[in-house]
Amino acid sequence: MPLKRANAQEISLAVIKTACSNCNLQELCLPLGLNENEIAKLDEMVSNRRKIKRGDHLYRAGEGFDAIYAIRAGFFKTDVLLEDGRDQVTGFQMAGELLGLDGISNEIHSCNAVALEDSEVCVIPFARLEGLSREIVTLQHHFHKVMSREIVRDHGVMMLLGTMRAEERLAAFLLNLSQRFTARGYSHAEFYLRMTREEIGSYLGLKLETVSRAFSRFQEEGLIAVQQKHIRILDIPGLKKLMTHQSS
Amino acid sequence: MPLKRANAQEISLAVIKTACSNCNLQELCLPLGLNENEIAKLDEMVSNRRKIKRGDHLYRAGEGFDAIYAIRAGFFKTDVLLEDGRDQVTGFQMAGELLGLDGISNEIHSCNAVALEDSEVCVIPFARLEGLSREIVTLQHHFHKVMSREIVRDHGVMMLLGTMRAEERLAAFLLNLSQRFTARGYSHAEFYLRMTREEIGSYLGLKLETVSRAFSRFQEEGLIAVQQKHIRILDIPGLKKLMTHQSS
DNA sequence: GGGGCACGTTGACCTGGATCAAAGGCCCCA
DNA sequence: TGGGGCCTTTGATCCAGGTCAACGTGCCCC
Repeated sequence: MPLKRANAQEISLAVIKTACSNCNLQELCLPLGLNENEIAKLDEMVSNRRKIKRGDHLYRAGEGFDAIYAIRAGFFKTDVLLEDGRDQVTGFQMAGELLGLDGISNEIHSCNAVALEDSEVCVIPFARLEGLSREIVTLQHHFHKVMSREIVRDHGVMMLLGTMRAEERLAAFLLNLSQRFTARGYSHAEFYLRMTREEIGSYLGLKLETVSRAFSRFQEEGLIAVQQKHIRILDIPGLKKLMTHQSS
Repeated sequence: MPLKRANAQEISLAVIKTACSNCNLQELCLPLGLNENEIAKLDEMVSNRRKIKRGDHLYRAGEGFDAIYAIRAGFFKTDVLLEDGRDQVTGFQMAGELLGLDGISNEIHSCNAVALEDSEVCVIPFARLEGLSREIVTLQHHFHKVMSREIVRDHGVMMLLGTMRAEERLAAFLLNLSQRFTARGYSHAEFYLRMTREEIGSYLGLKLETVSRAFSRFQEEGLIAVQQKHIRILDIPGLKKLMTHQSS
């Protein structure tokens, strides 16, 4: 039965490819700090993957929650919708980051997660993650750190929205992206934005025109080079200065 | 040794008073959903209390983290400081709520927690909480829910800061306070603000003058009665309508 | 019980970013 | 290869909330 064998082989190849033990995001993702033995247990739990096409939802606000997701490849945004139609992007997530933590509180997702490019996630059934983190102390602790880090990140965004002016917000945004790309081994100075000006604006509490103008101003001042979604950061210290020093 | 006996008795009384098993905040706090046996284990862990005077810090940004705190009585604010001196209130916390979750991520507190009135907290050594939540599934799950709820709350604040106008923000703030007081058995319509206009403004991303003007407007419109820190809410539906309907 | 000080209110004016409008540029698909 | 739709840029104008200033008010401490 050559057909059957071929199938079996394909599947096992897929599983190997998915395994945390083989994943180059280990250091950014859940397995951080685990030993081989422990990662093997994770592998079992995370055997399931999902591909999400650009523009598609990974989950929607209101849907039942039973798993969190680790981004294996791609780029997402999360957003919250108010009854009156207003919405706000609450974050942009890239490879190695977790999605869905908002759903734990009520067993219902409280925001939408949308792929901004063709993406792939590892499905982590939450009940099994809790089970495993009762066994593996390191995993438990690391998971708590990840949740806490999300809280700290949110405080940073609140700071940004509450106290910074438009150009400071955009500078903070660019520096944050740059730093996260660096951590993933990409250039810290040159990247493609996966999101529109409007989505950036929504995240930063600004209108798209304001975002566009700020990009232009940064370009005039030699801080960055922009061409549509392609960004080259020319003067990181300059952006940092603008971000902090511009206070009254 | 009558003196010694008296002391011993005082201490044991204090311990009994502190115990989760005797605390009327059970339903709001960590013990939620635990059985008697499990709560007894919590009691052991939470044996330590701290009193914080109005104006004093429970912890400061930069300090080492090794415990979270459950508010037993009183009222707190948390705030984040930027290098350039700007700061932002990230939340107001009342009885039954947890403080310090931000410290888990780096084992360092990332914000300040300040008592806005004389307060008392239960000290929950974090390592022991992790230990106990490996034993008690319900506790583990509930703790995860609490962290997740904090993330969802933060998204709500981001929404508020990113998309709402001044009066909408203040209405949302008042309704939120009212709802939390209600959950604690207090009047949902009448309460004392523990924070200044400036602190409210900082939390809502507004200047204190704007907060003051919004209060005055609400009063003119018959939505609330304000006298300094004493607030009486007269028209909850009116506030809700203002909050959602005022969109463009 | 009175003086000082922090907090709160209100008014007048200013400005950063929103809004409205119009005109490219890019990409996808036929 | 051309057309249509979406994204982006840029300009002109407007306004919510910031800023500056002055005056009230209540409370705490001496």
